Amino acid sequence: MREKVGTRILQTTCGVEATLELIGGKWKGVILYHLSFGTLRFSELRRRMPGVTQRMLTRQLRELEDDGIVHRKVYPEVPPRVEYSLTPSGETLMPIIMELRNWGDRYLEAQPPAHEAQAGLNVQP
Amino acid sequence: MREKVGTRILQTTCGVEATLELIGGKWKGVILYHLSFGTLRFSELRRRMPGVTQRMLTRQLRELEDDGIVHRKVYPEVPPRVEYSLTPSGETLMPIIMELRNWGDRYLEAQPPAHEAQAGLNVQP
DNA sequence: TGCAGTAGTATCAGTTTGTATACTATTGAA
DNA sequence: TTCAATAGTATACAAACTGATACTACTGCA
Repeated sequence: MREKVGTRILQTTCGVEATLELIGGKWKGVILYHLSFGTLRFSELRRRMPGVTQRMLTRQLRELEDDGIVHRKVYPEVPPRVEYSLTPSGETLMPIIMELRNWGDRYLEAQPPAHEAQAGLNVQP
Repeated sequence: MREKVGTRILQTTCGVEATLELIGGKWKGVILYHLSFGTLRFSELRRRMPGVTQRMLTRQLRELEDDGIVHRKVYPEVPPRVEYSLTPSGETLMPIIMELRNWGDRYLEAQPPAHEAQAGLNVQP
């Protein structure tokens, strides 16, 4: 049975807050970044994000779908195939995602890389 | 005594993730938005954000300070006076904040305002 | 004398977010 | 026959985030 997530109703009238509620959190921005290059299957997305668990990825995708940012297409095959892509509304977020990425990359460059000891844990890029 | 927050070390090499870790969460984006118009005292900031508790505002400001995004200036007076402003690094975030706001405003406009019954709870803008 | 104002901190409770692990169905291939 | 592959769900738990409330120090003012 499908886990209940439910369409969210934003309880704010502040644009900054609203957008951050939609794309904030640990994974959503990264999901959108990967989808910006095109449609991806669930397993491909998962491979690109080594840190995320299956459950979290499912949940975050479901919320993005409920918010009209991501489109989910199920193929009735075995083994199952589900493809994720950006909706037109999701496409309009891309300038923001790319700016987040540019700013973050510059910020990380400026930081002394004192924490590269435990590599392999992280997503690249 | 000052609550320990500690300078964070980002555990990611992904720019999108890094930026969202710095400005994500329920309040930071809104704080930065208000500071974009200029220096504010703690109490002024609080008045502009009716939903936030004193404790949350303090904590979020402390994290922004630790991350080098916000500057905190204490005047040794009684009653105490503390002014918050953007650092140069924080200034470079402004294009992102404004885009978050524009996108969110458009998104909220497109949503049917079915939840305006409990007004007064929310921040404006 | 007692109260208001500022910028917090302390404590406790509740909610959300995130993790680990095990489990499902179905088909094709070894 | 047994295994791999896909896209999940179920359950239990830990950690992080957020909130309410009460408390502090110090001064000026009524």
